[in-house]
Amino acid sequence: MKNETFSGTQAAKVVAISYRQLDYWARTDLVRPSGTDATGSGSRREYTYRDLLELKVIKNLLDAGIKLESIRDVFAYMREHVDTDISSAHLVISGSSVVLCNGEELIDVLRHGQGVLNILPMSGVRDEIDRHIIEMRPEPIVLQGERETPGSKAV
Amino acid sequence: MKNETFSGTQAAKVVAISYRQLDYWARTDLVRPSGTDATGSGSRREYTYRDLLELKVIKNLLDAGIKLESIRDVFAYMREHVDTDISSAHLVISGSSVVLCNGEELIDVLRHGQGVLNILPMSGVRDEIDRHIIEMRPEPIVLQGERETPGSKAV
DNA sequence: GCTGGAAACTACGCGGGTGTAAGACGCTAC
DNA sequence: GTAGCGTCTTACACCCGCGTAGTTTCCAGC
Repeated sequence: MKNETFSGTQAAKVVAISYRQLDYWARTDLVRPSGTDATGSGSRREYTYRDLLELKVIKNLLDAGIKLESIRDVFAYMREHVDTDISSAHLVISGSSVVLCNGEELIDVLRHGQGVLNILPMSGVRDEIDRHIIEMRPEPIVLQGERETPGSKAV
Repeated sequence: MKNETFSGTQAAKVVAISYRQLDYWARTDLVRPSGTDATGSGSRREYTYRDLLELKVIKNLLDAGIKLESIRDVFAYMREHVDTDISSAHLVISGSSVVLCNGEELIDVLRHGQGVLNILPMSGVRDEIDRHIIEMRPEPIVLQGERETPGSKAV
């Protein structure tokens, strides 16, 4: 599963965004495909599973009413400060700083927080993506002793 | 303090927004002055203290990265569903629903929340406004046994 | 080589939100 | 009545984000 990639169109579909949004976000450096970037008309972008997680986070934040401009700031911060896997328990955004918290830490943050907090539980993000990847795939062909992995280039 | 009102320019200053923003929000029905609305060029809007609280909430949410469009939805919802004073403990926005929570309720919401939450502690909002009202006033004249209230029309 | 499909690219338009500046108006003091 | 001040109104511009549609390019199959 680690090396599988998704085309731009597939990624947009899995994450439930328009291709236009995906393209715009890639062109404006919010999330560029970390597999292969576009090199011109007719070329192919290759998004990794991790890219999909990021895209889904963005989608969820947008749906929650957060401005894309703010999401850019959040991602910039995370790229500099947050090393761990973004699928940890809760993503907590306070101003332009971001932390990843488990349940107890989250309660602390709440007790001491002063401004507006944006809290995104990450637990469902991976599940959502996996579900859409499965939906996207044709009926799987049962191979001898091996199942095809989602997003395989054979799609 | 209940009947004091503020002009549009004063309100914008107290809340730390541009007059353009205030005007746009009034014209597009986000927060119209509940004292006196504008009736044409040269007329005077009169914002109440409660209007100022609402304006400040909007400002804080904008600063936290929430889209104005979403804030509109939030306010529409609150006007329909939330009767209590908006200066209660925490304003919790989940999708387009809004609840007001004290500390323990907030922890419950967190434990059971599924999507992105936006949480605005209201405790500082009133303080912030009061501070700016005081800053706006000229040096108070000590009257016999009575201090002038903030925002008095005599300003 | 040709065709068809997929995908990136380009262009234009629209709505939302806001900055800037000038004009119009109301009110008060002289 | 006039001047000055404060305030609302109007106009224009700009940026952002994204929808729509056409163009260009790549690739696989025949």
